[in-house]
Amino acid sequence: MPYIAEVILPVYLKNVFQYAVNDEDIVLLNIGKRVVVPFGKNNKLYTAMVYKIYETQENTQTLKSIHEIIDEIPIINPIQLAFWTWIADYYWCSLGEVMLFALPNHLILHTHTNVIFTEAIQSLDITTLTTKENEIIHFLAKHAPYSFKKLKNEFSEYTIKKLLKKKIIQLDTQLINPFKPHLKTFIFLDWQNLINQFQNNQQVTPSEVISLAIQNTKSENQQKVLLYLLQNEGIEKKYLLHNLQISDSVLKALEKKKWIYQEKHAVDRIQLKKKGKQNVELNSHELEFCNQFIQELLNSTSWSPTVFFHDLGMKRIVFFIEYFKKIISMGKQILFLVPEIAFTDKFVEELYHYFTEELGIYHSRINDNERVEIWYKVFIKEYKIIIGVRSALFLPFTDLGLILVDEEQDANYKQEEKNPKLNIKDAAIYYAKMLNIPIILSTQTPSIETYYHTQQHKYRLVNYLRSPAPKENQIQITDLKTQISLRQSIGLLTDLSYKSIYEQKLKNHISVIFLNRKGYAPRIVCNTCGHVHFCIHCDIALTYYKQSNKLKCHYCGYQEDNIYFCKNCGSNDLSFEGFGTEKIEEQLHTIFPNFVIRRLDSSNFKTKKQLADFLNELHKNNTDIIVGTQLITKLLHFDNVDLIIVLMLDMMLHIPNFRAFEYTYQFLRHIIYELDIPHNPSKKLIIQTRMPNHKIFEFLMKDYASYYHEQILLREELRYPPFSRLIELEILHPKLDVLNQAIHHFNKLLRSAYSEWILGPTYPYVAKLKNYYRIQYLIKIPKKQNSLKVKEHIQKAFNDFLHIERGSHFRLNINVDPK
DNA sequence: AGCACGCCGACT
DNA sequence: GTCGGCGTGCTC
Repeated sequence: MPYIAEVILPVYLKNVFQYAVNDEDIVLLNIGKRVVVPFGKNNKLYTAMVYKIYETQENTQTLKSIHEIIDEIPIINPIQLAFWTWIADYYWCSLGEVMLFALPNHLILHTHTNVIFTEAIQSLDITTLTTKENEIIHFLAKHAPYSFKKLKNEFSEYTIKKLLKKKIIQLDTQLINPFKPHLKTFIFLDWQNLINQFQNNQQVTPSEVISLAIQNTKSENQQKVLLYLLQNEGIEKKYLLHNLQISDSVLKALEKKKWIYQEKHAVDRIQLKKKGKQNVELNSHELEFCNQFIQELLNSTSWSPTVFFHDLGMKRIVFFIEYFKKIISMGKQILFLVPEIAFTDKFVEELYHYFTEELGIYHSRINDNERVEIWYKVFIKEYKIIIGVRSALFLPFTDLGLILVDEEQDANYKQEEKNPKLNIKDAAIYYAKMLNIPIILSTQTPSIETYYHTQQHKYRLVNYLRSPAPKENQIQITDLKTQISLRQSIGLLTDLSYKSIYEQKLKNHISVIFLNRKGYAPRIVCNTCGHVHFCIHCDIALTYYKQSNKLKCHYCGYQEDNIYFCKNCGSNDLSFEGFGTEKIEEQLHTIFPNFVIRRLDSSNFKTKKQLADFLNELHKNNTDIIVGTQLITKLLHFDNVDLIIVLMLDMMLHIPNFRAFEYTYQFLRHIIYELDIPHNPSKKLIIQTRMPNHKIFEFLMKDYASYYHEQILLREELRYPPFSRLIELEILHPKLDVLNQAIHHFNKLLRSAYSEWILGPTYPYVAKLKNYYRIQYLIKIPKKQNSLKVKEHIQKAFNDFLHIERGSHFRLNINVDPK
């Protein structure tokens, strides 16, 4: 009986696709192997993942068949595939999208299509062709084989199609494996030939052979190389040339004589540098707790996530390392998830100190080739520990023994910018449960939901809170409102901030100023007609960046050159309204003319090296003030940073999100603990606000529990998570009026059931995004209800809606458990 | 989502 | 004969 393989294709489509399996392939085919399949009208070749294989009684002749099997052994195991399936179901996306996210780019082979002549070209009578057709033929005569894509750009597609139909030209599709091993050249002595040449009858030692060879050449450089190679055979060419200060031609000459040979080897691209000694150590009390903690975790029998709620700051890494050592000694692998690798240099240093070759790093700045190398090393268990961001969860661990999620409260774990819109923390918990392995959520400020689960005994809670409360004068709230009305404030800064910066200057310390907004100004307003300059794709003002003199959209990435005249009325009287870090930096220069002021945000630090250089320079040139965005948390461990000033906190508190309070509280607590304010009476945090009586400031001085108890009551009252599950739903259309008209139909269909849980329709703050207008719904599914049925209902409502609005460009976006 | 296909109008 | 635009329908 024939066999059918169901495969996952890297496309948006929800279903899996069936292909016929040839008799000779069936023995080689397994679930979890990559295959190449033809797909679509053109039979374009795609890399697909084998999902299921089964026998069938039906005729498979109507099916296309598998073109090629890529892998000799499966690169994904059945548990991982089951995990992919769960993600696709729960987060409402296609398996293909999960696959694209889970696999490194370079494991998905690409195709390249060239245009070539057919044999018909031999007997072609060019007079039968039109002038346009002849142009292409002449062009191809010179350039064939030529990229199909490029040809379509340079000539009309219509004419190319005609030539294809006449079978004068044809398409030639080739698979390209984008992975390129990193090759380096190494130099070896060619003993075989050397001995043949210089061994006269009696036995000679290697050094005698070389000295004979040296006598046989007049070139000093060649002699140097031979001597050097005797000691350092197999050295990398680059170093040989550098160390001996010679050129490539010397080696070429030696190679010609067959005294040496060169060989290319694939080498690791990833080379961590061994840094100095680690500087974090535990005291005896901490160590004792650590051992007890580990023992408890190892002894526990029933599976449940462990929440590690602590105030250890950077010291936590030593805790982790102790635990990791135990797990590794048991022969298992470890996944250490962090929200953002930029903030974890210290972790990597410490981990590398203990685990060196067993440690792998996986984050957004690792390039595609390196990803494949890491993938492979995890697979063969050469890497025992991976420290990485979101996508590291999909690495092919063969023997995972622990997942540790650091900073579990961090919202970065939820991905919303592309599918799958998953929360890696929640997915990691699910995955750990599937594998029945321990998972630890580490945090200095648990998220409300996580802490709730510990209170419900769904998660195990381990406390380690030893820090004293911060002193009253260490966290100072300064009222912008009264300061401004009394005209005491100096530009942006209140008196208190201003004086404090001077105090730091006298101590030769750096003041750090935080503002959560990049660029110079968030909008350009015309003073003549009031026109605000908007993004062409989104319904939002463009942000002005002074350094690059560009206008950028923070939502879609669109950018254009700065404008000097209003696009509406032509006036040149434009003002840059609002504040970004660039503008603050400029104003600080006026307020503190003799200070050294620097700016730190992601727009001026694209690479890791730039950031490292910046940090190194800080020590050298006596910086007085640094203004920056989130990146400033990098600076909090510095000895000469005692003061942080937070500007415009109110902005953060007022973002339209039910978690705004939680995020702001987390952020401030993060600063307090990273700066280690409780243990350092000289350190302080100043917060500028117009709402000095806001309850968030009270909570900062008290313990976590008081904050939690108030927040959880609010959540319950408003039926927000953890008392409900949220689904955010968006209907999109490129035309606003079409959307507005159609939404009534959709609304009726959607509200035909579960109406009391549905909020909306509402217009979001940014009405148009990436050329699509949006209307949103928020669905609050009560905790105990089955969300699957609600999802089915939504899908049905949308399908019925599409049927009514047949053929129009409506899109549905679903975001499960939004940020 | 892509993308090909087909129909149409416009231009030469 | 050539070319681009846009609506429609399909992908094993």
